[in-house]
Amino acid sequence: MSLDDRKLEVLRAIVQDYVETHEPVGSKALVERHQLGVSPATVRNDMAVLEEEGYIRQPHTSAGRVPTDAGYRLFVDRLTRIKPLTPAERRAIERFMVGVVDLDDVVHRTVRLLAQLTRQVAVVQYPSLSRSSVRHLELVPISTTRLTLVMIADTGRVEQRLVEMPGPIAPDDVWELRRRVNEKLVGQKLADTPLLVQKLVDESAPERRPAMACLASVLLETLVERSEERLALAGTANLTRGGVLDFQGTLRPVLEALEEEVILLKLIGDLEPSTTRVRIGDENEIDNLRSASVVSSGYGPGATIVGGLGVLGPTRMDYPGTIATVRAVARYVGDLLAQN
Amino acid sequence: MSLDDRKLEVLRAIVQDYVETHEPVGSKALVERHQLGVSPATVRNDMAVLEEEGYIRQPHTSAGRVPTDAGYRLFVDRLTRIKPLTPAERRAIERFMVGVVDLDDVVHRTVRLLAQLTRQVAVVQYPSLSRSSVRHLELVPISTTRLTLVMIADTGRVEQRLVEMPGPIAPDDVWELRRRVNEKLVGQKLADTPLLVQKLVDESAPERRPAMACLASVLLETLVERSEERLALAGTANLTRGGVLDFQGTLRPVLEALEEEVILLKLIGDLEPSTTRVRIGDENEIDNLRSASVVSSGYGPGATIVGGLGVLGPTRMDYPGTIATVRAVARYVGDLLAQN
DNA sequence: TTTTGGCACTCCCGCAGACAGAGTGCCAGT
DNA sequence: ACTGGCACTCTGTCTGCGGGAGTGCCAAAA
Repeated sequence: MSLDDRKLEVLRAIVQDYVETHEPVGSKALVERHQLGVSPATVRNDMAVLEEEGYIRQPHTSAGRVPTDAGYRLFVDRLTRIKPLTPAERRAIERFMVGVVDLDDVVHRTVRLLAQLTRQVAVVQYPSLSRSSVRHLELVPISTTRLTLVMIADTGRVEQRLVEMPGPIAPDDVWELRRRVNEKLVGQKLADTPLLVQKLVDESAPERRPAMACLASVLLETLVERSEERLALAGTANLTRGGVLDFQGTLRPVLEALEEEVILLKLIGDLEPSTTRVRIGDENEIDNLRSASVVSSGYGPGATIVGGLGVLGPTRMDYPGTIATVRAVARYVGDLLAQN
Repeated sequence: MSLDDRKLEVLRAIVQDYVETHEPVGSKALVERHQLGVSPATVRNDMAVLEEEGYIRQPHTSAGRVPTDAGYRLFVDRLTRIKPLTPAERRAIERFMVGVVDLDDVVHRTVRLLAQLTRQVAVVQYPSLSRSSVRHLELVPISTTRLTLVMIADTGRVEQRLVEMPGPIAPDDVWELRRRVNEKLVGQKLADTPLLVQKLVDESAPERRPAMACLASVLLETLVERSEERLALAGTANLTRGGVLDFQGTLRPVLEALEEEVILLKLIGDLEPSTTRVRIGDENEIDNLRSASVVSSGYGPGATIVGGLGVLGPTRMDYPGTIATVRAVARYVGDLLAQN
C-alpha cells in the first residue's frame, strides 16, 4: 500500500507544526489546527502507516510524532510549493546591497544578508578561481630578491603571493617577466593555466630560466592549489536559537565543522546543477553535521556559475522559506556580478 | 584589617582549585589539597574576610566559595608567577609556523595556533594599516573607465579596491597617475597620507584633475577609513568546552559579540602598553562579554607594535598558562614579521 | 590575639512516589 | 473506510525526605 493524498497531507501538517512548535505533534492537535476533514482516529491510522514507512517516528511510546530525515526529504521533494518572498524581504535585499564597492564587499554583505533573512548560519564562497579567467598579472618588486605577485581575475577576485627569487633580479628583468606572463596568460581560464605556465618556463631564455621557474611554481600554487580557498561565514549565533534542543544537545560538532573551510566548501561547493539543493541530516556526508540541514545554490553572472552559497541550520527548519531566500539571494548576487 | 599572606595564599588556592574542578571549593577540601598548615576553621575565618572584601562569594548559603571578578583580578595582579612554556609548547609553535609563505598565511596559522594551545577562542588582527607605511601602489586597468588600485604595505598587507573613473582614461594617463602617487606616497606612514593625497589633487594638471580626485577619494577610503578592518578568528568550538556552565547558561551573546569585528578590535586593539593585558568579566565594556575574560597583547617586529592578538574564554580560565602562551606567540609573530 | 575543635544550622542534590496530561493502539460500531 | 470510546503507557512535574557538604559561631586552647 502506498501513500494516498491524505497521508501526504498529514505528513505536511506534521512537518509544518513541528517546525513551528518544536514539539512532537499528536493526532488531536493536528485535526484542530488543520482542516483535514477527518477525525483524530483516522489521522492516527495514517500516522501508523507513515511511521511504518519511515517518514515519522515517536520519540517514545505515547508521545506525538516527529518527522524523520526521510520525512523532511519527502516534504521538500513533493509537498513544497515555492513560496515567493515577501515584499519586505525583497526590500531588505535591495537595501542591503545598495552601494557595494568591491567583491569583498559583495561577499561580506551577502553572507550577512543571508544569515539575517534566514536566521541561520550563512556561508558564501568567493568566486572560484578555477572558473575564472586571468585579467591581469602584476609583479611588484619588494626587495632585490623578492616580488609580490598580484593576480586579478575577471570575477573581481584579487590574489597575492610573495615570490622569493633565487637571486637578485633587475627591474628590466621584472619587466620582461611581467610582459611574458601577461602575454601568455591573460584571458585564459585558470583551469587551463598549468600547461601554459610550463610552456613559459620552457620557452624562456636560459639566463632567465631560474627566475621564471621560481615564479612559475608560485603561480601554480596561487592559481591552482589554493584556488577554492576563500569563503565568508556569518550568523553563528543563530545556532543557539532553538535552545540547545536542536543538534542533539551540543553544538560543539557543528562549530567544529564550521571552522573547517574544506568541509564548508564541500557543503556548498558542488555546483553541477544550477538549481537549489537541500541536504537533510544524514544526507550530509560529514558526521558532525548529521543533525543539520544545508540549503545551497550556485551563483554567477547570467547562467554560468562561479561560486556557491548557502545556509546551515537544524533539520527542523522552514524549508520552503529558506529555499526561496537562498535562491533569491543567489540570483541577486549573480545579477550584481553580471553588472561588473 | 588588610589581607595578610595567608589569606592571599587561601585566595590563590581557591582560584587554582576552582579553575581545575569547576566546583565551589570548601574549607576542608582546601586544607587537604594544599599545604596550608592550618585547620579548616582557620581557613573559614580567612574566607569570611575575603568574602567581606569582595574577592570570593558563595553561590548560596553553605556552598563552597567561588572567586569573583575582583578575586581573579587580584590573583592575576599579585599571585601569578609567569610560568614558562613547556618544551612541548615551544615545539608546537615552531612546528606550526614553519614554511609560512605569506602574511595571510602567518595570520591564519597564528590564530589556529593560539586557539589550539590555549584551547580557547583566538583572535588575530592583521597589521594595522594606520601603523604601516606604503611600499607600493599599483594601478591596473580593468576597462576604459575602471581601475583596480592595489596597495602593498611594508607590513606585507595588500589591499585592493575598484576605482570607477569619471570618464575613459588612456593607458598613458594611468601611467602618469601611478608614477605620481607612488612618488608622493611610497615610504609614507599611512596615518600621514590624507594631507599628501590632498596635495596630489591640488598639484595635478587641470586635465588630469578629475581622474586624480576620483582616485584620491578611493585612496582615502582604502588607506584611512577601512584601515583597521581585517582580523581572523578561530577556536569558536572551544566555547562549548566546559559544557554551557561557563557563560551563565548560553553562549549566544558571546557568539554575537564574536561576529562583530568592531567589538573584537576594541578587545584586542588598544595597543598602548607593549605588555600583555588581561580583562576580566565586568572589566570588558561590552555587555555580551561580562562573563568572559580576554587576554591580549600587541605584536610587531622589534619593539614596535603593528597589531593585536589575544584569546577569549570564560572568566574561569587558566590565567598563568594563557598569559604565557599569548605572550610567547605574540613575540614569535613579531620575530617572524621582522624577518621580512 | 590567633587558632582550633565542636556543634547546630542551612541549603543543595538525588531519589522515590504520586499524579495529571497527552497520545497512542485497538476494537467494535456505523 | 471512518469514527468514537476506552484502556494503556509514558513523560514531566511536584512533593517530601534524607544524606552530605559546608558554613558560622562560640568557647577553649595556644
